[in-house]
Amino acid sequence: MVASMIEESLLITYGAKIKKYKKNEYVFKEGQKARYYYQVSSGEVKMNNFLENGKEFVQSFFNAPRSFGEPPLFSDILYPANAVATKDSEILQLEKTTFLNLLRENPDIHLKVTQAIALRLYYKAIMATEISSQEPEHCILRVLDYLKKDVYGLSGPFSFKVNLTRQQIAHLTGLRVETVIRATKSLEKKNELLIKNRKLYR
Amino acid sequence: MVASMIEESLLITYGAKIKKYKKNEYVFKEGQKARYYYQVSSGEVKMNNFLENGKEFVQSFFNAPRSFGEPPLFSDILYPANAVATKDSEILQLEKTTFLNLLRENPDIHLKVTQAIALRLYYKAIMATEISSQEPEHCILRVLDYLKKDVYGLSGPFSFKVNLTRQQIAHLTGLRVETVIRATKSLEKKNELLIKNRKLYR
DNA sequence: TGAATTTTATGATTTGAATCATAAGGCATT
DNA sequence: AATGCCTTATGATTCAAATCATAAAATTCA
Repeated sequence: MVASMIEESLLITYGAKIKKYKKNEYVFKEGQKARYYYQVSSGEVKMNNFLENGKEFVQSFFNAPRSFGEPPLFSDILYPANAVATKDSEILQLEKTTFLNLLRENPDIHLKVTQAIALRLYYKAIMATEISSQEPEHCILRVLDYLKKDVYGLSGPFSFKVNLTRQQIAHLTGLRVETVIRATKSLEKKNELLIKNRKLYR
Repeated sequence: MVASMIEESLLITYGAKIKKYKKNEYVFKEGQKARYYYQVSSGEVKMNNFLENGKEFVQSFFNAPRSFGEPPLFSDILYPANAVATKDSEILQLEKTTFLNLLRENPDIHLKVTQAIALRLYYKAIMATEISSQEPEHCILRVLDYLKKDVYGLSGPFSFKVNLTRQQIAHLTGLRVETVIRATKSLEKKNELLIKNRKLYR
């Protein structure tokens, strides 16, 4: 179910370079022009925004072998968010024009890229609905279910060990930590979540 | 700036049919499997969800010549929202497999489709941030600016006559009508909006 | 190992959008 | 022209999440 992205060897063939990023280092920033196609080789990247009030909103996390930041490569738009390494990471980067050539010359890969973007749009559509719904518990379950099913391909009850802190869930949902803590407890009571020494299972 | 979609003549060549929908008629419903590629020929379609409490959330409006509902054609996912004609409309529909063939045989068009999806993802990312921000005024301005710039390609101040009711804006932002009414008035005072006999200009 | 930071936790208070109530102005339909 | 529906409008009230405060547990890291 994880949209497997472009083979690293193929990217290298086309001249992609592996860049190393330290934890908390920026890959790109909101408002910049897109110059490269990025694909996580190791580590983890998050895309985020900082709101007026200084609060962080996390669009999504990206692990190997997922790509990120493609949309502005296709349209004449600027990055709508920052990309930051959340761990020491290695990221493949390929020049925009070379990337577009790669797609032109490899229709199957183009289709995979489209698939990956389509899946992210699907996720965003769901999250927009949930965030607008003003129902914290439901909203949290949706993020977790999305990760469980669409990202990690799991299905059994409580088979998904959530590797996110309450704070990270808060950033993904636009809620506050305290609200997430209280909501997850309430969800445990309702048997929607399992909490085993502080870790969430869904 | 409006991503021009696939030429109608080409779609017809590939066997697309024009279907007529009455106002308020459903094109597809949440949870269904995707069977067709859809492109508005005339009229207007909206995609929406109904929340637990019966409230409507509108993902987006689609006018000619925009396509909608593609993401589930690429992945093994179900429609995350309903598609409803908001006016009497004519909509081109093309079988999923034929559509995918069309893309394979026409790389330039595949690229255009990818562009259109990428642009929608960009919009969703921005809206998710805004909706999460809990700042109604800012959120409203963002929807309007998106429509003004990215959909209609306008740029002068107050050059965009907003053809949405306060209620429609509410549905797009997840706010309540009363909040939108109060927020737009406040925005007029701050010179961010113009209100000329009840119509909004941005 | 110990210090510093982050995470989880919980209670009290505030706040602002939702909700409720009501009404007038527009618009479409007959 | 009359009817009814939708939109805009505004004030009063409610309510739930944000905020504030505080602290213990866990993790990171020097």
